[in-house]
Amino acid sequence: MEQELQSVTLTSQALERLRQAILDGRFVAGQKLVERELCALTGASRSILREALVHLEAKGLIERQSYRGFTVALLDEEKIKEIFELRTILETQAAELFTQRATDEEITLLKSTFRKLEDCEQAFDLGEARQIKEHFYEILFDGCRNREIKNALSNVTDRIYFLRSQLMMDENRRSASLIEMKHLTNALATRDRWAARATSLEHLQAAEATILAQLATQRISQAA
Amino acid sequence: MEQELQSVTLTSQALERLRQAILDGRFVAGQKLVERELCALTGASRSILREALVHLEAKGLIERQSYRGFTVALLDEEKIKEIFELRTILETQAAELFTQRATDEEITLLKSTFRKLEDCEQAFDLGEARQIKEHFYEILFDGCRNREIKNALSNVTDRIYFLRSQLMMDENRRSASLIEMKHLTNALATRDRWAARATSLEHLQAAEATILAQLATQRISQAA
DNA sequence: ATTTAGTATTTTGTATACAAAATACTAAAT
DNA sequence: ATTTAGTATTTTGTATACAAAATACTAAAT
Repeated sequence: MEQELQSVTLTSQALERLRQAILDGRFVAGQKLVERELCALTGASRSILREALVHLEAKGLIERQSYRGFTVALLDEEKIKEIFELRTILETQAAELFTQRATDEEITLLKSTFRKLEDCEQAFDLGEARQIKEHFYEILFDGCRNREIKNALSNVTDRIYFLRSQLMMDENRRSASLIEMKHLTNALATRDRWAARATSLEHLQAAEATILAQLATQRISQAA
Repeated sequence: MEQELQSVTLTSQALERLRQAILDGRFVAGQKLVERELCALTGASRSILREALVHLEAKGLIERQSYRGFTVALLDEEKIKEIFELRTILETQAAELFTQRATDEEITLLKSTFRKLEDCEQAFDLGEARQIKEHFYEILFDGCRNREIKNALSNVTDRIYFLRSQLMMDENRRSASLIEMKHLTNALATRDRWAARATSLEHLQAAEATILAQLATQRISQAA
């Protein structure tokens, strides 16, 4: 009677793999996604692949032009500012909600996850650090007790996430980022509503400034 | 050389029609969407239809279970509260941004659109009133100068929009709603940042309360 | 050498066929 | 009469074939 194991379809697998490939920065921003090539790459048929492409288009991760196919979304300075404005609205609010709604267990978990992040950064284990950072934010967003906010935030972070792999953070920015997150963690752990908003905002503004600076540098080197 | 007229594909047409059908409340919440039936209804082939379905699923308007197809998303009280919490965050912010960024032309347009809305309400032209209300909000969201916020708001309003057609607003609520919007319009037109937030919040909370009350009534009548 | 017009190839859009799972149906067993 | 097991039908998942548009290529004209 029951069918607990929801059979994983090829479509859902292809979708997740394609999404991950884009987030990992395996395509250059603006790059054309040729269906035949993706089929060869993934072994999936066109119908499977197209469902994945249409899904990612609806989420805004890729773009589509009729009879010209899909391309990885290209972000200019204006778009990045818009995305960050939206992200800031949501993420500062998420931080505030966390202080009001997270369980004590979640706070403990958040603190221990941040300590792990510190260890990884000290050991220069950057790949691992990235994963832990994602986990940190997952705990934070779950603590809001609002899946809609979490989902909206995921959409918006996905769309700028792949920039990470294309522009490298330097040592200064990495240590500054860690300090900002330490302040955020403290504010969240003590359930300090306004400090949570403030530290979250600080971190977001610094991240945005870094990305915009990197983008300007890239543009100059491309023009040369 | 140029191909300005972007040829409208059958897929994009089917997507828009299906989306509109859902927003118009032509399917009951929770209803199964059988592909064959939709094909017969729209005259589209399955491949066309499926692209539209996958797109709408990615946007959260419909849901999917493997080998069991698509259903119109079913909203319980908790989900509605979550959606409204997100919408409130975005829409109050949008109102504030409008006061800072809208052009004088947009303010003039907003005011005249609100006057049209008043006329329709007085004439009991409800269908027309609904369209004008949508236009009012489009002007408001455009005035934010942030397409990301506008898009996120569209997604979130789409998901609760079809409730409108299933639960009828009574006369009291309609006139109260109009007064709230009058206050909002005044705040926006005078570029009063905090009043815009406050009146927007007031309107949203009243709308949420109405929907939740209606939902409770429906549940009782269904149980009987 | 560069442009241009025409043709060939590739790519996307669309329809359909087949496979696998879910559901509806039937008849036997209690 | 109700449950249960087995079978038929429907529905979704997946692969592929054909059509239409875009792109790449070729050769003629200036």
